[in-house]
Amino acid sequence: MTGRTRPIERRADALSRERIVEAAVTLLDVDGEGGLTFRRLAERLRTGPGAIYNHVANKGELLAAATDAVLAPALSAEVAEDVRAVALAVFDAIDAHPWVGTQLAFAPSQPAMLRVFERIGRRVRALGVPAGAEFASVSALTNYIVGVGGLNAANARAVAPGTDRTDFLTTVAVEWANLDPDEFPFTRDVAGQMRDHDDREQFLAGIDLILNGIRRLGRPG
Amino acid sequence: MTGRTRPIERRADALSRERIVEAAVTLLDVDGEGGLTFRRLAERLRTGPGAIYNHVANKGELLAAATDAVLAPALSAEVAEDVRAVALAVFDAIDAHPWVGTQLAFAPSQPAMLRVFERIGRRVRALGVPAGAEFASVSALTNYIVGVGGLNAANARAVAPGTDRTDFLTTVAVEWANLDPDEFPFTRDVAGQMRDHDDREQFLAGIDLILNGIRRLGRPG
DNA sequence: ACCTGAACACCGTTCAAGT
DNA sequence: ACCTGAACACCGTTCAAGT
Repeated sequence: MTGRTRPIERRADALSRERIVEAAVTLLDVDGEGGLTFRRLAERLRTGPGAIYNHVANKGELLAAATDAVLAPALSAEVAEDVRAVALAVFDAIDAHPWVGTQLAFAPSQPAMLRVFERIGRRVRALGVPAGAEFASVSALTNYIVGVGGLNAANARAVAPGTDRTDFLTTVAVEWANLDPDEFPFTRDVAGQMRDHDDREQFLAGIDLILNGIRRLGRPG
Repeated sequence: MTGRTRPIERRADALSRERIVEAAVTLLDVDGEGGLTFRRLAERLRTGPGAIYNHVANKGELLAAATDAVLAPALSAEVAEDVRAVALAVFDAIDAHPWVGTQLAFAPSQPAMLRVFERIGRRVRALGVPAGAEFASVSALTNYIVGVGGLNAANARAVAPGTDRTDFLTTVAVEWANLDPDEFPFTRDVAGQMRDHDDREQFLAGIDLILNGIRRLGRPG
C-alpha cells in the first residue's frame, strides 16, 4: 500500500549479505577455519542461525564469498604489475588469512580462482610465449600459486599457534636428520637446509623456475 | 617383524590398526571424504565407535595412515625411475583416490609427503643441479606435485558424480566465454582451449616447465 | 587389554511460527 | 519479506561398565 518508489527504511544493523560476509571473515581470521559456525555468526550478528540462510545458500557459498572478499583487493589492477607480483599478492593474502589458502585449493573455478588466472594470463601473454604453450604456461603458474599457497597455509595451520618459527624449523630439521638412512638418504642429507629456508622466498623460487622454463620455450636447445 | 615369542592367537576378525585403516580406505574410496565416520567404520568392523580409539589416536591420524597406505605402493622403488614418473605416480594415485589429494595438501610433513620429497630429491640430485639451487628445486617440484595434485582432486570432487567430462568442460568453456569482457578479457579469449585440455597432460606440462627451468640454472644466459 | 555403546558437546540445515 | 529459535539428523570423542 505504501508504494515501492521509496526504499524501505531499515535498522542500521539490518542483516545483509555484505555484513554476514564481513563477520565471517572476522571469525575466520580470529579463530581459524573451525571458528566459523552459523551459531557463532548468528550470535555476533544478534540473530538466529536460520536468518543467515535468507542471504547465503549454505556454508560453502559463504566461504567462497569470504575468500573472494579477501582476494579481490589483493589482486587489484595497481598491485599486479607482473607474474611475481601476482604470485606474492596471493601468497601474502594467504599468509595473512590462512583459511583463504584452504578455500582456494578446495573451491576452484570460483571467482577467486578466475581472478588469479586472468591476471597471470595477461602477464604471460605480454611475455610473448608461443601460442601453443600459452594455456599450459598460464595453467602451470596459476595452479602452482593456488596449490602451493594452499599447501603453505596447511603447513602454517599444522603448527601449534604461538610456536616460534625458528624453534619449529629446528625441530623438523632434527626429525629429518634422524630418519632411516636406507629409506631417506636424501632427506637426511638436506635436513640442515630445511632449518634455514624461508617459505616466501622458496615459493618465489618455484615461480622463477617455471618462468625460466617458459622463457626457454621460445628458444629451443 | 620376527616376534620374540609366538604371537598371541586372536579371533580372525580381531580389530587391528591395519584392518581399521583398510576399512577406512574402502569407505573413502566408495563414498568420498564425507563417507568416513567413526560410526560407519565401527558398523563395518562390527564394533562400537569407541573401540577404534584403542588403535588410532583420532580422525586426523586415521586419515594420514590411510593416505600413506595408498601412496606407499605407488612410490615403490620400481615405479619411480625419474621425476616425471614420480609425478605421474602421485597424480594417478590421487586420480584413483581423490581424497588422497585433499589429505596430502592438508597434512603435510606426514610420511606421505616425505616419501615424495625423498624420491624427487634423489632424481634431482642425479640431474646434477648446482648445490645452491638443489633444495629450492626439489621443494618446487614436490610442492607442485602435492599442491596441484590436491587442486585437481578438489576440481574432480566439485563436479557432480557421473557427469560426462566433455559435457563438463564444454559448460565451463561457455561460462568463460560469457565472462565480462572488461574484467576477464584473457580468460574469455582462451575459453575454447579450456574445453579441449587434459588435466593429466597439463599437470605434466607444468612439471616439464619446472624441469626446464632447473636445467637452465646450469648454463646461465 | 580390549571392547561396548550411551552420553557429551557440538555441527549445518530446516521450518513453523512470528513481525 | 525477513527474522527467530527449536528441532532434526548428524558429527568426533570420552568414559563407565563390561569381558
